[in-house]
Amino acid sequence: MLEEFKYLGEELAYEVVVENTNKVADMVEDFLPIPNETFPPVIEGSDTELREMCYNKAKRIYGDPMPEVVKKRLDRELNSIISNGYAVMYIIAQKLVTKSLADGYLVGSRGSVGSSLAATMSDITEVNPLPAHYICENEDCKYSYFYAVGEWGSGVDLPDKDCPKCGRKLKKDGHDIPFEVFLGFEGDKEPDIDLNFSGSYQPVIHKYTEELFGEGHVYRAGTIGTVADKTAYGYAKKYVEENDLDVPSAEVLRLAKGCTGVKRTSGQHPGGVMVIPNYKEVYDITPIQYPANDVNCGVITTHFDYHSISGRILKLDILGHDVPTIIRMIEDITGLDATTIPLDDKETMSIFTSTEALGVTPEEINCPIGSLAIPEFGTSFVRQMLLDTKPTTFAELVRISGLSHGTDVWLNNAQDLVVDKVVEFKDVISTRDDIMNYLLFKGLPPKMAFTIMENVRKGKGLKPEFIEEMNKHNVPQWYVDSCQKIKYMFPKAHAVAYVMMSFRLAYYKVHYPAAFYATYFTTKAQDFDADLIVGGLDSIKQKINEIHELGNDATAKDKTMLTVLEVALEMYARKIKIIPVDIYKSDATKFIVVDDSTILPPMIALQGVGENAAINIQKERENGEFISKEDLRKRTKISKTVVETLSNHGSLNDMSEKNQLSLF
DNA sequence: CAGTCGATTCAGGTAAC
DNA sequence: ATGACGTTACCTGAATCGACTG
Ligand SMILES: Nc1nc2c(ncn2[C@H]2C[C@H](O)[C@@H](COP(=O)(O)OP(=O)(O)OP(=O)(O)O)O2)c(=O)[nH]1
Ligand SMILES: [Mg+2]
Ligand SMILES: [Zn+2]
Repeated sequence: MLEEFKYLGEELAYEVVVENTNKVADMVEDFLPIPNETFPPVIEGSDTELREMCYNKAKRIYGDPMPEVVKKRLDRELNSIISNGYAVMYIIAQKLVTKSLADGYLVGSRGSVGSSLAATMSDITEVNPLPAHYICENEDCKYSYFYAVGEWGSGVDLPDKDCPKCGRKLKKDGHDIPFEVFLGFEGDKEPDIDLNFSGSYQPVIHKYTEELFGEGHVYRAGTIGTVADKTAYGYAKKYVEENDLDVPSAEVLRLAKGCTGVKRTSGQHPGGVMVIPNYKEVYDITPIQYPANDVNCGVITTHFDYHSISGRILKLDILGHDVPTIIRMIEDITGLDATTIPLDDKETMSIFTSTEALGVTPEEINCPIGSLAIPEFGTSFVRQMLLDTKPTTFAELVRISGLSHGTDVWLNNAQDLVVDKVVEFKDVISTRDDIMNYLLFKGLPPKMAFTIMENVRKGKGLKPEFIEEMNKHNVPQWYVDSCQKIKYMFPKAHAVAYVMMSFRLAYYKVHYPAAFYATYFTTKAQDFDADLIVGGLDSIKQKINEIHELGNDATAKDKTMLTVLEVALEMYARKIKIIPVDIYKSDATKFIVVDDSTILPPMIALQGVGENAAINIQKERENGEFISKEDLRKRTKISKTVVETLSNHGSLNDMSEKNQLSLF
């Protein structure tokens, strides 16, 4: 630049180019685009409201006065929660859950909040983190017995017992989870509350959050989509092809590498809702925007992504999940309230190690155990783990849940330790909580134990000072190595919540098979090929083999199709069949249980029939029979491809092409 | 009636919990 | 057969269909 300004003369050029620019730079004051403080929402009286709500429920369950363990735990938690300003978060979450339940949609527990008894006592989670215990539900008795921390992995595994005071059968609960996993030792962790809502209900509850805090104070967190490896490679390859360049493949890779990481689009966070307190404006924190491809969907997102504004304002994670949808539907069909299902049912437990309870042989379903279609337990990886570990208790399922999520947790890590007999299955690291508990047991300072746990669960490995401290306290080498390998790890609370739900679904699978498959396929209707599956065992088996033969060439679509087919195979082996789609009787999107051995698929289950088409048919058939294919197409506005699909499947019987009347 | 344009659907890719 | 974290939802671009236009 000095060169450019040479015409001013050396001295003046230096002043203009170097000195003055610096002066201008110095005049600009430093300021942060996003302030570095926290702005929690304030709701008058939420501290006392939370305290009272928790005490009330605790007393209702455990009696008044509360047992010492309960009171101590609750007080310790509430003091930490309230002094760190998180009471509002609990109160809001509680309101959301209440609203959803009132509207008939069960809420699934999720995340680290299950580590908080206050959360259990304010209905935010159904996970009870107290140590294993018995409690008598008799109002006039309320006998309770608590085991020590560490004695039982889960209270539901306790042997059945009658109340020594009144004789009533005791309830068993308590999953033995430390509170600090959620909030840390000094409240310095930024926790969020995660909740699983039914996918179809998620928009409603997002709107409700806005009602609670007022318009202009609630926004969906935005995300930033970038050009990642595959897209970058696609760009580079297309560029080379379109320009007829003859370059080595290394050059294509080099070009691709240059494109990766470039911001491409904005997106919506799966469930993150950011709350702006009433004494602030959004613009104090972040610009806002519509989603990239739709200004009319009613959603406004933050322009900055969650990560860059986290820690400053409150975030609720209101996620959509299929399990609440499934439970809702299966309760409607069977009339059985899922929360009443015993979590120690022997038959249900047995499907995690055998097919017997399903009434089929391993050969028939091509799988030695019965966990297909059970969320997070049905993939071939987890099935193999179940075969290797043969769980018989709830607590073991929880450990398996922990071990089966995250890279280098089981394979290349815990599994080797068990196989090489370095440690037993019960001693390997299966959840975050294991790490903190063990390090505390070994005598590490609490803060350090917590920090190590947080680093390991995020896959950050161990810093030298951590290893030094661990060595000082005689933490064995295998433990240090194991921590170093872990890339991600569940909190126990999350594993417990998910196992509870999976176990309930397993119960339905054993005892209400038709309802189970109907609900399962309803959530997978998009990947369900009714035309193929009505063909029965033979056509299912054939397609499964075809996909297997594809090997590594199988696309993502083939893989999802395979999962559905495996379940369909099992369903047929259990003597339940699918009948053809019926344009008058089939629902648009739901599978209908006709009787114990027959399921009627929805119209959407035909490949090529979209949701709109299916809904239109369902609506229009109320206005009378379709007299011809032409009539069907005109009245429902479906395309001729859809009509053909229906016709080929046999859903239109002998319906004529044109209206008969038009012939005259 | 060919060509254009908007709407709709689907698969692949990405982000996030 | 292998090796394998599982699940959900959004965004883009290509493919397809059907309506409109000149
Ligand atoms: N399988 C799997 N589940 C995940 C993953 N990330 C998050 N989850 C599930 C388990 C978490 O407990 C739950 C909520 O995620 P969060 O990001 O809120 O983390 P979590 O609640 O565990 O900890 P937190 O106290 O919020 O920092 O979602 C993942 O990479 N794989
Ligand atoms: Mg969380
Ligand atoms: Zn009693």
